[in-house]
Amino acid sequence: MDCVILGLLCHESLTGYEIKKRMDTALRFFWSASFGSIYPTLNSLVHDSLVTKFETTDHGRDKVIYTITDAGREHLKKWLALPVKKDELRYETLLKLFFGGETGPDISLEHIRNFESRVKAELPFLQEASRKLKGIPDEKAHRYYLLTAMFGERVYKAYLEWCEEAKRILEE
Amino acid sequence: MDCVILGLLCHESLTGYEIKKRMDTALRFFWSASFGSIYPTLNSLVHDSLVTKFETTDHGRDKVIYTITDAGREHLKKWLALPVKKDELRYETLLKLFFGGETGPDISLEHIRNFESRVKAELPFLQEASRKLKGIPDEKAHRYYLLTAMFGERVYKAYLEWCEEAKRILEE
DNA sequence: ATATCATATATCAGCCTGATACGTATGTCA
DNA sequence: TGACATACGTATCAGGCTGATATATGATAT
Repeated sequence: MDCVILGLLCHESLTGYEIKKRMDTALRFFWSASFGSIYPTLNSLVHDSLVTKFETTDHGRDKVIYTITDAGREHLKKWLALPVKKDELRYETLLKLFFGGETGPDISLEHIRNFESRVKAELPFLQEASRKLKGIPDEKAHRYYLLTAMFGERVYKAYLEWCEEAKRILEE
Repeated sequence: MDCVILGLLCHESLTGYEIKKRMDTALRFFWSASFGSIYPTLNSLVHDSLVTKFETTDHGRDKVIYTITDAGREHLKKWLALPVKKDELRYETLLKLFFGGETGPDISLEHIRNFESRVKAELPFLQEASRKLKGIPDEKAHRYYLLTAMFGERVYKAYLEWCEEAKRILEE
């Protein structure tokens, strides 16, 4: 989605590769995108004059740095003010659990334990992000980053509580 | 995804339209699919002999009823035992919030309030589902339905708690 | 009568994912 | 020094899915 890219470029000029990295770190909890959509989107953003490209060489490595334009900032702000179209949770774990009656509790318990492990592995990163952001209370943007980190923290904790309850139920 | 359809057909024979309805009710919290994927998937499942089709007329209306085969049940069971590939949360609300520094707190607060409304509207359905499923404790499959409903309940409650905290932070 | 809604199937442009390909720089182990 | 792995960086593409749209009938309400 082009507005995610504009959002990231609003703060700093980036290469396509760096945009992907931001998504895989700061946004990974609630958004993702592949190179197969990032590069073509960047081209179309350049075509629409919402970003400009600057080809350069850094330590012998060719790269393209993208910078947002005023029109791009305008476009982003309009989109930000628009109501949200879709919030989607798509959990294969829950899908397999829903059909758990076709297998037995053992397989379902294994899915729950795997889910629990993944959540437990992620949670410290969210807590660390919250902790850091609470330390710098004044930079305007940080407050918004904090909100999303707090969301992740709360939700992941709820996941873990559910895991305990679900395991208890399946173990009789 | 073909295994969702097999899972639904495992319990009862259905038309494509009814499959869609199940997804929009029982599964809507954690899974969704469009007609544009359901009908072609059903065709390919028939081609692979995982389901059979039966064309009929009901009250003068033509319809096609799909029934799972033994091979289909086998296929489903294998898939259910496989580890989960992807659990994905994709919340536009969090994305817009993350970039909230570009607008102002008013727009972000509006997104939070809208999110809160949607969650509050959904929660009663999950609670009602939990309540019903807890009442019939013996039918094997219900225990698994209950797990997913409980997940939704817990998560939605965590969402609402976060909404309160987020609003407090943005209102200073 | 007629409008609206639910049932029912189907197609399709356009977008996105996951995989793959290609190439450079840096760090590391032997 | 050479060999290998990892990070950086760009790019393409088959295949799958969404959201929109089209078509048609039965049921219900006004």
